[in-house]
Amino acid sequence: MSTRSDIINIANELVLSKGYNAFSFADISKNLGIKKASIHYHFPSKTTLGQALIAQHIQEANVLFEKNKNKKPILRIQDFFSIYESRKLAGQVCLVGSLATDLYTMEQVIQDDIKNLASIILSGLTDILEDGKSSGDFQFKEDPRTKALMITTNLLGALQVSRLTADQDFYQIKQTILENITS
Amino acid sequence: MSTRSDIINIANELVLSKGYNAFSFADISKNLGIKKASIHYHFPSKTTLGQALIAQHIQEANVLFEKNKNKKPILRIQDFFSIYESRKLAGQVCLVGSLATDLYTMEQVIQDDIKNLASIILSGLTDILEDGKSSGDFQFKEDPRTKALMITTNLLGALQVSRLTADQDFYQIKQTILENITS
DNA sequence: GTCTATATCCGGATAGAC
DNA sequence: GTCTATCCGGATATAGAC
Repeated sequence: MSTRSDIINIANELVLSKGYNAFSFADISKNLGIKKASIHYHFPSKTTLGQALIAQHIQEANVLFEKNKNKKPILRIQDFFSIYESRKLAGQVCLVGSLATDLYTMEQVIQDDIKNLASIILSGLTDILEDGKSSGDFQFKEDPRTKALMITTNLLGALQVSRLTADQDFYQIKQTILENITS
Repeated sequence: MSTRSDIINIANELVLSKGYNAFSFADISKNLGIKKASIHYHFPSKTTLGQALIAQHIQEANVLFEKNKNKKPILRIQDFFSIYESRKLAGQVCLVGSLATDLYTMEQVIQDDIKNLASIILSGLTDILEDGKSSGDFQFKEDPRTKALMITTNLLGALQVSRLTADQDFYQIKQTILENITS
């Protein structure tokens, strides 16, 4: 689309594959075919690029949670899971996990942004679980926020651990979560 | 004890706090009071230091799983959980999670080592769960390896996510796991 | 075993021409 | 909006004296 969005998309790919501290303006430069200095025209610093990247994830999360508010809880949670599944297919981890391990190496503004993203994801999933429990579509005994914590940490961890054990373990975990709340 | 082990311990602290790519020989130098070049006498490269660090975790994991093989499953799993709890108290994440996000930036030998560590942790926890299920101390319907996957990803994710949401969320997750298998 | 000194490379960032 | 050229700091790593 625009150079600006191209930069964000490449940065996104790199952060989810290799981590925030391992990706450089030179990497983006090679992938995009413009010089390092040109990237600074769009993003004065690595921090501002990182913030734009997180902002895009926040935007996408809000769209995801809003777009099918009236659909059935099972559909909404499958949509949520499909995000993680597409990360797995690309060999990537999720942004929250990637940035959480590097958190204390980043500037405060970016730390705040990533906390904000985590909070949006957690409360969006909490809502889905709450609705599903009320409607009888989901069964679980924990309170919805706690259950949302269990599920997000499972998925986030599954993306990371399955890099080390076996790709199939990711799908095993995803399947087990679903079975546990729908049986 | 020895300079060598001092270096490993400081590196350990730094990797668990800031990540592998964010820590440097200069950081260790400052903390330990010897010059950068002296560190290279003990570890020719960052990779060899990383390998020694992982080897220490493997050693500790083996000790943990061996030392109380004859104790009750509930005690053994509490011992396992206490490792993660001490990480939380120090504001750290677990090594497997920290290195998994950076995995594809590291040399192959180190990737192999970390996979080995993950496998040891997973099978050690699987054994505990298997024994606990047989003895009737634990109740869960998944097969033991799958349950071990669910629990390790919960704990690993809890250390990361609770940096962003609230420290208390870590303990909430830990408690919920325990209640779910012992009720 | 630790030091000083240095090599080499790569990171983010800026100035100014086009 | 992209380029060339350059700066500066920090990274891993090596050589050789003590």
